[in-house]
Amino acid sequence: MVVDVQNRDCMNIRATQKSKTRAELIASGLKLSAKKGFSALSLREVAGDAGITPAGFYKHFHDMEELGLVLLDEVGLSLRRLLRDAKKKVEPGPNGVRVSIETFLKFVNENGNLFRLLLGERQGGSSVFRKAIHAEMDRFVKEIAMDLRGTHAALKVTLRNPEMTAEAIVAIVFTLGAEALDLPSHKQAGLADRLTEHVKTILLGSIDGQVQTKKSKNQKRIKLT
Amino acid sequence: MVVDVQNRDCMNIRATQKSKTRAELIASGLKLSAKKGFSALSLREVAGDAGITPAGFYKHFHDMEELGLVLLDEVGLSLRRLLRDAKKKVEPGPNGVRVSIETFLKFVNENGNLFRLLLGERQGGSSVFRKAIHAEMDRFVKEIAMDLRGTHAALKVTLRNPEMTAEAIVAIVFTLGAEALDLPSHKQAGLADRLTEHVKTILLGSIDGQVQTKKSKNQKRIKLT
DNA sequence: CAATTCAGTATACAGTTGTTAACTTAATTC
DNA sequence: GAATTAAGTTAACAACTGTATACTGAATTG
Repeated sequence: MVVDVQNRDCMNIRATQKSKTRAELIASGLKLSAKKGFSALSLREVAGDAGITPAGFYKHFHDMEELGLVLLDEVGLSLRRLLRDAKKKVEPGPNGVRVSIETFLKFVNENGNLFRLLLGERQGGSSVFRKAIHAEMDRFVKEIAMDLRGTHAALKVTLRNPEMTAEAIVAIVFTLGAEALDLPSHKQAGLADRLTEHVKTILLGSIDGQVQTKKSKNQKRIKLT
Repeated sequence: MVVDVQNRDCMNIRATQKSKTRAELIASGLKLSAKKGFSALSLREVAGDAGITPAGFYKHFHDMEELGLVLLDEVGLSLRRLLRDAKKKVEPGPNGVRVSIETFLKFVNENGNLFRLLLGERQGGSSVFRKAIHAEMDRFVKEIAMDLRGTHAALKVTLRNPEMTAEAIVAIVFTLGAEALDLPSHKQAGLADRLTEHVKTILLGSIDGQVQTKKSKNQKRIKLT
């Protein structure tokens, strides 16, 4: 489900087995980090959960930090998958935001552990770790910004600053998404509503003011400075 | 600077000394948790840094978790102080958002450790911990919501849903505030600009549509569903 | 089929961890 | 001023940590 372990013909028995236990290490790291946070996680714990001895860990990763970075790669991969799925689903109907939010929340629930890792270690881990996370989230923001440009151009609406709009959307979506992790599943519908409303509000405020008269626009500007 | 240690006349020598080392424990906990994250912090480390032996720790706190909750109280206190300060400063000028943001960023820099604790342990710690953090942030959001109601009523503008507006603002402000922690101080001015723009956008999108004509409003609604 | 490679094991090491118990020693109480 | 209280110390414990070394045994190689 999370990691590909292909036994391609180009892989001999040993390599297959190795990548299998490697995958197990990754899965264990992910599982355990979700419960206590990755930074408070020991090499022995991970090795033990994966079914190998502590020393065996070193045959796969030089460090716990190295494992952590691999986990983050996994996160990035999933995020990109998420965007791809969302784009597929969003095409038909007119209510794009709602569908996107639902796709996102489904992702959060299915990949809860990855999501926890991303958010939990944003300030926690080493600086290498933090930089990696920021890079991952930056990529995510930029991709959304590009999508926003496209989508809203098609709707004959221009966003004042798509990059910032994307940044704001990601901020609120991830913040509330984090809350969703601790929520009983029957309360998630309400959260989807709230989240959808939030994103709509941000989009509304981000539209370049060509609908409004110049006068009313100026009025607003003064009020909000 | 962080914790009050009063030697009031009602306090005898013993009690004074005790609350002094207690304050030192709190300060150490805060300092160290900023660097490695609170959840990856040992009792001995804190005790050592505070200048007492591990066993002495128990005379003050039953647990590391108990210390953590006390630290969170500290965070809440500071947040309320922040709001009070912001309210004082925001009165005179017409550009309320900008001033508020600057006050906030100043707070983040001065109370970086508290801020890190709040954000870093949002997903990391025990569930007791997480609940405490959520409660603290909820209070913050609600207070801002109340302020928004007041301020914007004075400006003859109604927000569609002040509570949600506050939630969105807090999300973006805290998200970017977290980035500010790792930023060299000369780059913070730019961040203040960006943050101000974000908040204005959210406010703009949150205004109940009485400025626009009914027609243009409907147009927008359709586009954004 | 013999030699080699290497994923994983066994074991041991020196540190660190939380926690307990018995203690010191100064401030408080009566 | 003697008795008591209690903040902090000393010392010890079992459990856990990361890491190094030598090893096993099956898969690979030639």
